[in-house]
Amino acid sequence: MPAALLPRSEIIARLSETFRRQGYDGASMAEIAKATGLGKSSLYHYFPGGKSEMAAAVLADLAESLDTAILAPLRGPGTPARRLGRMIDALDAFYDGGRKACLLERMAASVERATFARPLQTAFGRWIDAVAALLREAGMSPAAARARAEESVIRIEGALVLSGGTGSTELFERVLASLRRDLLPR
Amino acid sequence: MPAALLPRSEIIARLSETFRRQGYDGASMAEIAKATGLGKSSLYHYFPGGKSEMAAAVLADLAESLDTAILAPLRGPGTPARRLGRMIDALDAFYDGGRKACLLERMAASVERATFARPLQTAFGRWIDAVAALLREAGMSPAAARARAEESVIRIEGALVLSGGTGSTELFERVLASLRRDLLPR
DNA sequence: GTCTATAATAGGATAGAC
DNA sequence: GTCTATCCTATTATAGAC
Repeated sequence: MPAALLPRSEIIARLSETFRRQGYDGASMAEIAKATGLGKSSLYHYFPGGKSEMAAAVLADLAESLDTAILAPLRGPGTPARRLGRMIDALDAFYDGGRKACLLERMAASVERATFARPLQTAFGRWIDAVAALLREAGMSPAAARARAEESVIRIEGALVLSGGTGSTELFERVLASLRRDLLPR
Repeated sequence: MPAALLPRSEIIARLSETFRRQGYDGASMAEIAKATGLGKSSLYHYFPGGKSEMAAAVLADLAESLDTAILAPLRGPGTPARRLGRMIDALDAFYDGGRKACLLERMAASVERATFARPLQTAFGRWIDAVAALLREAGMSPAAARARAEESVIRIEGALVLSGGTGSTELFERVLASLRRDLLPR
């Protein structure tokens, strides 16, 4: 029995990256095999259900990845302003200054989007919840905090769409700068 | 020589609708044939380059469609506030209250996005320009008008992503309401 | 768990009649 | 301009050896 080439977590990470770049519909098994360094048979060993099971696994992991890569700083030490600053830094790095697309958006755009509805809702929900918690801690009412948190995620996603569509990272960077400055209540 | 089943403009409209729903990668020739009511051979008669030429035709038409469907009210009669209101109404109808995705976003997400870069840039640019012109007319400086116009398009696109991803139209409607209220300078 | 080989199908695209 | 029939490739998925 040959040893596993990659731990499952690394396979998931590479699948995520592939779906993010190519979209679900645009990612072929051949590209997935190349991206993971695994043969098709190995992929079907891990994911008997094929591509759609890979997507499910990626999405099951997504809320957690988002948490680790972006939202963790919000719960760290420091004032709300400093924690917000670290989340913005993390966003800038995660989306490579607006050059990388959002996996959530790509999956929501796929033809199998109905299948992905639940995990997508969860992921967006956790993101919004984490920001709203910070805003409440900074003194906002629950309702106002939630609305402003939703608005911040909307602006990030919209900026990623426009940055991707126009080929310019300027709009994404401007939105991040604006959030850094004005997201917290004064 | 059989008569054309549909005028070219109607074919383009149905192609647009298909790409908007399925995305470029997710739209198969079989689905396109069904959606247009044309056989494959007829489609290749109109678009010898196949699917990618169909997409090019859709995108060439896109800036104009956007203009007709959404931006026309901005140049109509009335005060800036009334014209803005009519554009918001048009947006609400065009995106069916947030239930319909944005074709620009879908095309920007396709694997052939590099091919579509130019027309996408043009379409986003015209949209932003039209809103910026209204804001200048309402008294804003060119730079401030442009920045605020970009922000408005970002918020609409972001709201469409989240409405699609969460299955709720609430966020889209809230963004439209906010724009209706606060887009113009006071 | 991974491999090579291959099945089975769906994909985009074309031929030629009308 | 449209049709039916077909081609060819790429696709998803499986079989079976190691």
